[in-house]
Amino acid sequence: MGRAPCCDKNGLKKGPWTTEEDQKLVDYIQKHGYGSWRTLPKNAGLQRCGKSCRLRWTNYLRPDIKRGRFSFEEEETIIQLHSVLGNKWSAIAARLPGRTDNEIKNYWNTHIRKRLLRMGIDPVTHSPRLDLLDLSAILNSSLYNNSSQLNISGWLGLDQPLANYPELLRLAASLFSCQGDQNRDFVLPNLQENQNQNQFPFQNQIHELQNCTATTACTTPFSNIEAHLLLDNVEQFQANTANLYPCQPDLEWENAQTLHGLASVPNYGFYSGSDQSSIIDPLSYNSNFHSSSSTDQSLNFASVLSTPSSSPTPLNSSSTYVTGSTEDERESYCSSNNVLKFEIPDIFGLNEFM
DNA sequence: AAAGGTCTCAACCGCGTTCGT
DNA sequence: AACGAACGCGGTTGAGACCTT
Repeated sequence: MGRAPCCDKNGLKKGPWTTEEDQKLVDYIQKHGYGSWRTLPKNAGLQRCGKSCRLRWTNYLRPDIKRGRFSFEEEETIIQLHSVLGNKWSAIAARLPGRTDNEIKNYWNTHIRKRLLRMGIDPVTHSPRLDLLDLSAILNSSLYNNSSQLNISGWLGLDQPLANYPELLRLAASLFSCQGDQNRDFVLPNLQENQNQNQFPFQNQIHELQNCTATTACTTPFSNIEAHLLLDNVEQFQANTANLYPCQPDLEWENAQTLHGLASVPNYGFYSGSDQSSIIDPLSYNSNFHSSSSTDQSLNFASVLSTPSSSPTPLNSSSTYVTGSTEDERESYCSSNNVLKFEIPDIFGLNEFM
């Protein structure tokens, strides 16, 4: 026997709610409370399915709903929680007061996921994308062994110095962070090479970063953040000078960073606060999450694990995002596949990657 | 100005889980 | 224990807003 429909759909209205319907629902719930959604529409005088009423109430009409753009902290929280919980939107929403699972899900799919993809981070696993790591292997085995001062720009078929391609620099940072000193030695000389050609104002930082390799106090996470700092500055430089970067900077994102004393450091989910001692290695921040959030009781690991939802989906279990449903993602992964096919100059034709 | 493309997000759908009898 | 109803969740859709050419 088939499952009975949640309600009799005959004569029931679907689609966007009118203000009159909203008012009826709110009035009824204020008087009688919510629950018993099956009978609520009839009692409230609504030609709607109970399920539709519940959704309208929980996602839109509830008085404690916070509307408007997500704050910097909220975005960070979502990324961190998603790295632990996966697509458990209701569990994530439970830790973001005033936000609904639907809202968070939408925001993830339309903003955060794209941002992570652009950064070369797999939004499913929260790790640097494996396809990009393969490029790292190619670079190391095919090129690095021959020279430490390669002209990457020429090799990639670019008509401008590498520094004119911020996303390539991000890729470099990703590689750099993945394989530690090997890539640091590889990337830095080339950053410096391009810096000289372009009179970049970041020479000091590059030197500092380079010197870091000789100090025992320099850990990989530190280097990683430094690399991101440097690359973000390069990006800012590009945006402010030549307008070569085709994407509009996310002003709210930038403002939020300023507000939080992060200067222009792109916070890729690797900070949990303004204290740099809590920097999380992006390559291991899943496992470090509990310790990184010690100052925020609402985000401690125990609370995350005590989610009321059912057993968490394995973080890499979903193929939804890997196969990609949006143009943006398809492009991104398509580019990655091309990388593996050694068609690098074509993909850097370059709009797909930027 | 307008046509086409892209993005956003409210709402829907189907399924698994929980609850009540 | 078994069954059906209700609930809650995650994935998907589509209308309208916005952007680009």
